[in-house]
Amino acid sequence: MSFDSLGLSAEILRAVSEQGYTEPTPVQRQAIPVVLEGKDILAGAQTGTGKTAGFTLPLLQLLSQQAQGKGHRPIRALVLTPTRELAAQVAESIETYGKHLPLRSTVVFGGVKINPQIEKLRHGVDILVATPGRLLDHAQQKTVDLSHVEFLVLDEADRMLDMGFIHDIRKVLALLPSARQNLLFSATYSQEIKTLADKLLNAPVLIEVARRNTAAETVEQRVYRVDRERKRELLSFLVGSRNWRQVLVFTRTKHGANRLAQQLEKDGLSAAAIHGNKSQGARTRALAGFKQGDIRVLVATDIAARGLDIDQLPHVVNFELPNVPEDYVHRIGRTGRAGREGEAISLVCVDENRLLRDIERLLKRELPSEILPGYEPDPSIKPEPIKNGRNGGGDRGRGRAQQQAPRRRNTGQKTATAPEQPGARRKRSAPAAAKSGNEAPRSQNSRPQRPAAKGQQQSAPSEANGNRRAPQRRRQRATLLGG
DNA sequence: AAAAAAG
Repeated sequence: MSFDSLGLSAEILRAVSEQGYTEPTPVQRQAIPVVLEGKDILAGAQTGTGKTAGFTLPLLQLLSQQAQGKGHRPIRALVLTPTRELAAQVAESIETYGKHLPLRSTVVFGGVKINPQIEKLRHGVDILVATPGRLLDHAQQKTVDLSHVEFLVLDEADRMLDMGFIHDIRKVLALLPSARQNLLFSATYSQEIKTLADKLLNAPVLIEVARRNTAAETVEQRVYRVDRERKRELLSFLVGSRNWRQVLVFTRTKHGANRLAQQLEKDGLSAAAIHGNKSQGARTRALAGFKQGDIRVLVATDIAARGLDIDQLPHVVNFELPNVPEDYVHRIGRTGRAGREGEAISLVCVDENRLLRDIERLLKRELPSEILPGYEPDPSIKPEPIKNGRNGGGDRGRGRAQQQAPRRRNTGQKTATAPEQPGARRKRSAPAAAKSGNEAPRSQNSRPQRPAAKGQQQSAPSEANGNRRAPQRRRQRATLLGG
């Protein structure tokens, strides 16, 4: 099935094919014709399913079909997103697919100067992408007029509700004409979402492509048990010894993200942190640097757990498990997108046993757990409740290891060499690159070597029996992504 | 309890 049969105009199809896309994803196949018919939709698509194009393509089409007046152009389509990064991405998608159409669009979000935004709005745009806070700011200043909006898109609506945007959304709704077409996208269906959908949508067509709370099947998930204070060392070792081109690493706190990025730089890895306390400029730079390949390790809080679309991202590492199990699903969704293979590794210390259990309960399966030679957890370290705040996720707290020594094995885990349980998927053994025996790699000599070049040599014999693994680098993109 | 979003 190709894009041609979805009822899109030649200009849009041209832009799509110029991006190298040939085949619509399931959500696009379902959503595009329905939106073109003028119906409201409630779509349960997660990021990575191509849902952004699922609404931008038909929206562009509908807007371009209607004649535009020569003079003042009112905003006819409004897209709301929870984060600034997502807003920027959606706006980019609109630019890309609308480039052969005489439509204008712009994006407004906080953290950047408001005046250039006012300038663009005054100039007149057909499509506006926005985060709620800055949009209301504009509304109060009367620098935006929403009284002619015909199409409303709420992207990642569940996330917006989680972030407490419901009041802002209500205020925005009050500024819109009541006759309009509404598109609501949400990865999950909570009661709140249902309530919002009831209020917002008229006879919506339900579109469900990705099942709730299931990780993409192409993502290989594994857990490495390791002591908290050795996580950083293990991470650097993994990046170097497995020759990862790029990796997205999640921490629980902003402070932890900063600290880890600094430490990785000291290990000789180009790294940057991205979180909500960084200036918008720093956030944009970090993301751009990562997308360009200048930055090898991007350390992020859950700001990046949803909605970020980084092309060809093969590895995600949970440096710390998320407090909320659902966020695990969103985090690992950053890899293995649109049917490509990906790998999600969680570095788990004893303090996180409970978080791991919660995640496994949500996934309804046990994650394969391994111990890498040289990184065996110290059995004398007892679980401590996870503190939130400054000391929460770091490399402090040494010293307690020496104190008490109740020899208790950690439960429910297998070492890399232990026999697998019947029926369990066979796992690769620990990397050959790791030192054999019990000798722990010193942080000095385990320091990752810089990659020789951007082209990959496959990383060593550790891949030998990893026959499920795809080559790390692939270039063809047959499906249309975009958040 | 942390994170995001308005300044």
